[in-house]
Amino acid sequence: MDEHYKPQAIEAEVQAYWRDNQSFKAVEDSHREKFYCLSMFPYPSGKLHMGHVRNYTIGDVISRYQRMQGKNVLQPMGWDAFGLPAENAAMDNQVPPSRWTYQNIDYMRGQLKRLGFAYDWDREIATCRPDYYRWEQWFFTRLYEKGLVYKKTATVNWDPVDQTVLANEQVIDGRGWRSGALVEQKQIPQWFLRITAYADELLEGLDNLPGWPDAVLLMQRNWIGRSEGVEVDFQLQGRDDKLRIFTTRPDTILGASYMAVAPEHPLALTVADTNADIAAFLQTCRQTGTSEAILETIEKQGMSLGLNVIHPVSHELVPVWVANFVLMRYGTGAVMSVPGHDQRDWEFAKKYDLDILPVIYPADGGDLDIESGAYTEKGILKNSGRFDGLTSEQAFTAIAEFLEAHDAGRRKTHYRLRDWGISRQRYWGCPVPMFVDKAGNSSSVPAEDLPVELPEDVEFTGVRSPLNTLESFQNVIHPQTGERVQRETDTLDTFFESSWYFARYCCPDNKASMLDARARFWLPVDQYIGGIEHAVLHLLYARFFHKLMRDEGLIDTDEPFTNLLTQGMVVAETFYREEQGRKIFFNHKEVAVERDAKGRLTGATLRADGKPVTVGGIEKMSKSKNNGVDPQDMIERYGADTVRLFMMSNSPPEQSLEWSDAGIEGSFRFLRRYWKFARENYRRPAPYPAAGDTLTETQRQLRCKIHQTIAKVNDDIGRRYTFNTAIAAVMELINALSRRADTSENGRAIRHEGLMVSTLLLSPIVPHITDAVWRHSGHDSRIIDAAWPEVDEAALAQDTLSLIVQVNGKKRGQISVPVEATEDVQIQAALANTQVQRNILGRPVIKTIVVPGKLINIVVKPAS
RNA sequence: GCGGGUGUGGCGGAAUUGGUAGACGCGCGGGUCUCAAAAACCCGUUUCUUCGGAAGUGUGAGUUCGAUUCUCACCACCCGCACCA
Repeated sequence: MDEHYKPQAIEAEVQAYWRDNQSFKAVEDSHREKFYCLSMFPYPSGKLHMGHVRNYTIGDVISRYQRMQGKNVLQPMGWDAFGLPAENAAMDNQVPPSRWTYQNIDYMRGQLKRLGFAYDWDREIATCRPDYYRWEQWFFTRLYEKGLVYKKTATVNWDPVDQTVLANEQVIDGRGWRSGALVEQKQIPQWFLRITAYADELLEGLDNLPGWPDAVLLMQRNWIGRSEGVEVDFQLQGRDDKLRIFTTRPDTILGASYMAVAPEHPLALTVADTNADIAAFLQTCRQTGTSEAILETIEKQGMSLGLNVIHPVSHELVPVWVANFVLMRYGTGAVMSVPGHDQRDWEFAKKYDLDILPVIYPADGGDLDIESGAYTEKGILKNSGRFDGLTSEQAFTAIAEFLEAHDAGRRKTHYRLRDWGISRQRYWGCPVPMFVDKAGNSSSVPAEDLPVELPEDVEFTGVRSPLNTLESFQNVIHPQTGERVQRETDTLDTFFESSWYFARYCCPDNKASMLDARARFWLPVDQYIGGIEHAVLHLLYARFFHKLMRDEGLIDTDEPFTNLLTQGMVVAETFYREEQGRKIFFNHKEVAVERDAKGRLTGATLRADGKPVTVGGIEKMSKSKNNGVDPQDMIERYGADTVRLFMMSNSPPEQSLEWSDAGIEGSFRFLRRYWKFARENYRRPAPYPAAGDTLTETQRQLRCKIHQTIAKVNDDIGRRYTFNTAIAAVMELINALSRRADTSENGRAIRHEGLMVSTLLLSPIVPHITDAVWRHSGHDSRIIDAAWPEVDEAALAQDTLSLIVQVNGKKRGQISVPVEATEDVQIQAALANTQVQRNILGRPVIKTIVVPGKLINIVVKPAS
C-alpha cells in the first residue's frame, strides 16, 4: 500500500472498473428482492451545486447499502431539462435554450460520474428529448379524450411592455423584472388537468404512506384542504338571480350581517359596468398579486355594491359587498360574513361599521365577549329563531336540512385544491399536442403524428415565445381532415415532465409505448430522496399521475413512492459590507475570520484590503448571497470520497447542513487516518479469527466494540438514516482500535477484523478508498460485491453489567455487578456504594426504581 | 395571515421507547517532533466553584422517582403558500 492516501488515483481506477464492467446496470430479475432507489433529478442549470451533491450522496449511500444486503438495486439518473432558466440564459448569452441545456447536461453528467454515484447510466433520460416527451403528449391526448384535460380562462401576470406572461418570480414589487412595467392580471384561455376529480383519493391515500414524513403528509392534507360545508343561495333583492356562497359554519347563518364577493366575481363585474367607483376599486385589486400569501396579508378593503340579498331564514335584507380578501378560485367566490364569529369578518365589520350579530354562545354558559374580537369556537345557538338552543353540530345538520327543504342550499364538500393549470406561454417546454380549427375548436394531434417536436434552432429574444412567430410550426394541415389548422403554441408546465419520469426510467428505450412490464416490475419506488421544497407540488402531482397511469392500465399500484426522505438545505456563513444602502456580499474564500482565545468568532476582515466585513449569518447557499462553494473545487482538492463523507457526517439528512472549510478538512483528515490504520493492519494475520477463549479482557472488549459498531451502523443506515451517527460510530471504533499497540497475534487479528468491518461499513459512503483497502487486504473481488458484515452475538456477550446509581434522580455513582445478579443484589450493591451513601445521609429509603441493565434510582426523603 | 419546522458547549451536532446531557467532528489551549514552519501525534476543553460540590438543553409553568425527550403558555429564527425547479 502507498504510504500516502492519493484519492485522485484511487478514484480514477475504481470508477474505470465500474464503467468497464457496467457494475450498476440494473436487470429485471425476479429471484432477488428489487430495490428502486431514486433521487429527484436535477434541472441542468450549469453545474452541480452542493444541494445536488448532498441529495445524490444520500441516495447513493442507500443504494449501495441495499445492494450489499443482496438486493437487486435500480438507481437511475436523468435531467429535468425544460424550464425558464434556459430561456433566461438564452437571452443573456444569445444561445438557443436547447444548446445551453445540452451543454449543461454534458458537463453535469461528468460531475456526477466523478462523484462515483452508482447509477445505471444506460437508463439516463432528458425530458427535453422528443423520445421522452412524445409519450407525455400521447398521455395528454388520452387524458383529453377522457375529459380529464380541459380549457378555461385563467389569470396570468402580464407584462404590457414586453407583451409576455411572467412567472411569479419574474414579478418584483408588482413590476416586470426586465421591463419594469406595472404587471397586470390578465385573463387568457389555458389548459387544465382535472386533479380535483382525484382529490378524495389523493387525500385518503395519504393514510397508506407510513414511509413518508409526517410533515409532508400534513402539508399535502392542508393543500388538498377538504372542507365539509353548505352552499347557500341568497336571493338578490329586485333581481332574478341568486348569490351562491359556501360556508363551513352554517350554524352561524343568522349572524350573517353582510355578503362579500371576490373582485373577479360576476356580480361585482356587473356592478362595475355602471359604477365607476366600483370599477376603479376592482382595477386596484387587479394590481395586487394573486398569491395567497399576499392576499392574506394585505389590508382588508371593500366597497358596498349597493345590492341586498334576502336571508333565507330570517327574510331580512343583507347588504352585498365586494372585498379584496375573498378568493374567486375557492368555493363559489362569495362568502357570508359573520363578524361575531369570524375574526377576519370582525375586523372588516369594525372598519366599515357593519353590524356584528352574536349568535353562538359558549357551551359552558360563560359570557360572550365580541367587543374585543370574534368568538370563533363552536357553542350553543341564540338569536337564531327556530334553531335556538341547538349546539353548533346539531345546527349544522338542522340548518342544512332546512335550506335543502326550501331549495335554498345543499351540503357540499369543497377543496382548497384547484385544478392544475398546465399551460405555459413559453417556448422551452413540451408543446401541447393540440390543434385549433378556424371555429376555435380544439382537437388532439393523432397518436401517429406524435411527437409534436419543439423546434430547437430558434432565435430567442424573450419578448414572445418563438412558437408564436414561427409560421411553419403554427400553421399546419390537419393530418386527418386536411383542414388548415393552428397548432397550440402553449407548452406544458415542467411539473408535467417530472410527474412520471420515475416510471419511464424503468423502460426508457421503449419506442412503441409509454411504459411496459418493466414498469410493473420496478414500481413503486422503494426510496425517494429530494428537497423538502417539493413537499406539496411535485410530490402531489407525481401521486396524481401515478393514479392516472394506473387508470390507463399502464401500472398496477396506487402510489409511486413507498418511502420518502426529504433532505435539508446546504447552508453557509455570509459576509457583507453595506455600500450606499446596498449589501455587497463576499465569498468566505475572500474573508479571514478572527477568533478569541476560546475560539469564539470575534470578527472578519476582507483579505484584499484587511478592513472589516460584517458577519451576516448562516443562509442557504445562493448566488445572491455569494456564499456558495463549488463542489468541483472540493472534488479536485480532496477527492470525491472526502466530499461524500462530509455531506453525510455533519448532520442528519433531514436537517440543514452547514458548510465549513474546517469540516471538510476534518473529513479528509479522517480518511488519511483510516488509510494509515489500514496500512498498519491490512495484512491478514494467522490464526484468524482470534480464538475467543484466549482473549484478554481488553481484547474481548475491543472485539465487543467491533460488533456493537456493526449493530449500530445497521440501525443507523438501514433503519434510521442517521448517517452522521453511523460515521461517528466507525470513527470511534477506529480511534479505539488505533489507541493500543497490542502486538500479540490476537491483538493483531482483532485490529484486522476491525479494519475489515470498518471498511465494509464505510463502503457505501466512501466507495473508492474502501475498495482500494479491500483489495490490498487480499480480496480478489470488488467491495461492491462483498456481503455486509454480520454481528457475532457471542462477541456482544458481557459478564458484568455497569449500572448508574441515582439518588432522587441525580447521578451519584456507578456500580459493576455480574450479569446474573438479581434486582435485590443490584440494589444492595448500589446502597453499598460510598458516593451513594454520602448522598443518602442516613435518610430512609422510600423506594427504589430499577431500569434493567441501565440504572438504579434510590428515592429518599428530601432534605428539609 | 395561514401552515410547517428548528432552538443543547465557542461551532456542527449526539443522547433511538421518559433513564449517565454534551458521543463524533470542528475550533481553541497546552505539549511532543523540528533550526523553524507545516503535517502528524499526545493531553485538555459546558459554566461557576470556597475544589466539597453546584447549576445547566430558548423562556416560564406543569406531569414524573427521574424531562433535551411528554403537556400548556410564551419568545426567537427558518421554510412553504399554486407560472422557480
